[in-house]
Amino acid sequence: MTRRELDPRKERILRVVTDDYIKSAEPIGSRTIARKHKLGLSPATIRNEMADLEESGYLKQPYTSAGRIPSHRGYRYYVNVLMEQKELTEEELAYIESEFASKAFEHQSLLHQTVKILAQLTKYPSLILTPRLNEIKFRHIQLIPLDNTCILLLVVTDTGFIENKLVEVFVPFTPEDLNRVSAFLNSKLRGVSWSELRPTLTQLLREIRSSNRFFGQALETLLKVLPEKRQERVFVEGAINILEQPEFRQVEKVKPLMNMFEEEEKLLELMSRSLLRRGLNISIGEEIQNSDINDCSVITATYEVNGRILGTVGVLGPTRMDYARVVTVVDFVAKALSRFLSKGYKSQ
Amino acid sequence: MTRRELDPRKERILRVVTDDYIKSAEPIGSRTIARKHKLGLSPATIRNEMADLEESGYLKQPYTSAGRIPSHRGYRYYVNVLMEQKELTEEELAYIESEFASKAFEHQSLLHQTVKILAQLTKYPSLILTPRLNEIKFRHIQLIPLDNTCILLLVVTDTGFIENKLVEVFVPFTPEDLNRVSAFLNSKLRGVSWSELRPTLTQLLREIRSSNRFFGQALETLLKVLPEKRQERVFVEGAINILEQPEFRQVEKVKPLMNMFEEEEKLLELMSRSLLRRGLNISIGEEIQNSDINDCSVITATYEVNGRILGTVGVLGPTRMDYARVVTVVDFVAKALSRFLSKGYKSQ
DNA sequence: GTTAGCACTCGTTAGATGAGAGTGCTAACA
DNA sequence: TGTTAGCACTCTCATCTAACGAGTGCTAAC
Repeated sequence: MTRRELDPRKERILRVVTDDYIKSAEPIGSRTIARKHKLGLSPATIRNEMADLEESGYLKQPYTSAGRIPSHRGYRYYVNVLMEQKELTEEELAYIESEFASKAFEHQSLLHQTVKILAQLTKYPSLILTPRLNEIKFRHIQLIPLDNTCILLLVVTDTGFIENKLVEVFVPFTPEDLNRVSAFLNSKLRGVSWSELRPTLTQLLREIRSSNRFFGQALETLLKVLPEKRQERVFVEGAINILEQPEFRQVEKVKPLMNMFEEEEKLLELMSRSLLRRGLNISIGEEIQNSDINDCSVITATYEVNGRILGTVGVLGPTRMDYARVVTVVDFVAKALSRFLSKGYKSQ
Repeated sequence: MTRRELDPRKERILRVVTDDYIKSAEPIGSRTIARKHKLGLSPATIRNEMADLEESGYLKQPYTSAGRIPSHRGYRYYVNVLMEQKELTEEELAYIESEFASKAFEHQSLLHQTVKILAQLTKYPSLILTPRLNEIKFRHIQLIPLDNTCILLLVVTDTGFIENKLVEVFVPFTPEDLNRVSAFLNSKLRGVSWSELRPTLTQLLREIRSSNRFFGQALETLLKVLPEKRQERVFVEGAINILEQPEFRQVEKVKPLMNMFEEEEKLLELMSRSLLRRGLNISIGEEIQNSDINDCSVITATYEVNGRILGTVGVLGPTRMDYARVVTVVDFVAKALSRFLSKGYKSQ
């Protein structure tokens, strides 16, 4: 959308209507505007301007002779042009920092912590898409003996995520065997991405099977044990926050959202879309392109490690969302997450 | 409560009222009972019996001249004496099995999966208390070098849980150093419980500091890095399911619950109480002893590994809960969780 | 271009009303 | 003595109506 396509007075009125509606969830009329905001205009004048704004699609009326509320187009203009950033308070900054710090030792918990923080600060349902795979590479792999038949398979990715898995084997082995296998796997797999993994392993297996029976068996077990396809996930936190919003007072209105939160497939689709562009992403109303949810907006931001986009995190709320605040929060939290994920991980 | 303190006809009526009310959420009157259930009694007789049941506290009326609903005492009698177990269907059994199996490689995910399954099957909010510490012992500890300054600290507990933590160190080390430290720690810490950990480490440090500077440094780092107190947690899933219940139609009624779900402290208290007794635990209404939630019941069951109670898992719903079904589900799921947690773990 | 005035619209609220479900009580019945 | 029919009474809920008021568009005056 081009910037500044409205004259200053119309902009002022659109801003006032939007700001007020975001606060009160009530349609707002010309009289109220004239009274509350000293624009130096009479209700009648404001009425004329509002009629214009409605005609050009920035405002709408819930019904004849009610006040005006912003249309999706109005919100879009507000977000692109009119909105003023709201700074976070010292306390909020400190809160974010300390909440992150308390989980900083484990990347998976950081992701959970992120949505918790977002839900807490915004009071909207918050979502995070876990790191996608296409780019994730092996950095370290290790087999650790737990007892005679049980081995812990540990994988560290180059983005610092740690995965572990228990493996039961029925071939006798010594710790030294495992170390040799670990070393072997490390030498062969480091830098290989998740999607190349299975092909690489089968290839290796073919080369080696005859020459080294033990390694061959290890590879076979590995192939059996590794999931066909490691799936991205979406974590949701604070879904019930949506009940705080007046537009979801009737339980009926909440159902479609509830259903969506139950279906991870849909959440994946929703969140994946905003992976394409680095940084903030705001989808208003039908821009979400999801027929399940109406009159909602999604604000997300990508998070990254060493400049590589891993996933995306954000909140979902009614179109009458406090954009100014949420944009600030989501942006900051996503950056904080990126920072904590990168911690201790020099570019390799 | 003593068993069978009501005569059979009163029992029959109490059962009918409770069963019907659990299904319909509507107070049920004498005429309806006479019509729907062929007890061979006229409405007037039933009316008399119901008046008796009300007087002795098993039934109550929402208001004069409405039908009757069970009181907490009535529910208690129903649960203790009248209720008939409902078996799970083949599909449900298969569903539980496959959902567990898909996460069986990682204990932490098993816990998450458990609440998901419960929420799915019962349509009530589901909670799980993560394993408590007093009994958890170290089984294996290992330091793994990731790069020059970054070490992965891996801890396996004797109950099969795996914890990992990234540690940054500024003292140069070789992989062999780490192996020696690992071996040393293993020899000293195996079998030590979490609560004895810090004392043990400080003791070791005192003994060793002068004789072996390198181990001393390692111990110091470890002490710095280990959390003061590893906290039990409560995971919640399907909180929004509560909206399906008619008694939570008005959003106002949901608020107290919502607030409770936000405060992990309270959930911990709620869930910890049922750790005391092995197996199923049913708390009805004020038996929950929590002023934040009214007219709710909690059904939990403990889960264990090798006969040791680790935590507890269950659901929270309105007192008008489908006890028969939920009891069966919670019981089965808790046992399934125990089974999967124990898998691959021979008694050591 | 702005403003005051006015008739009109439409959702919300407060009573009023009637139907319906259910009760307790009394008296008759087996 | 336990059971049942009858009946007056109670209380909720859904429906309807009327008054209200916030807000509008339009017209005419400033």
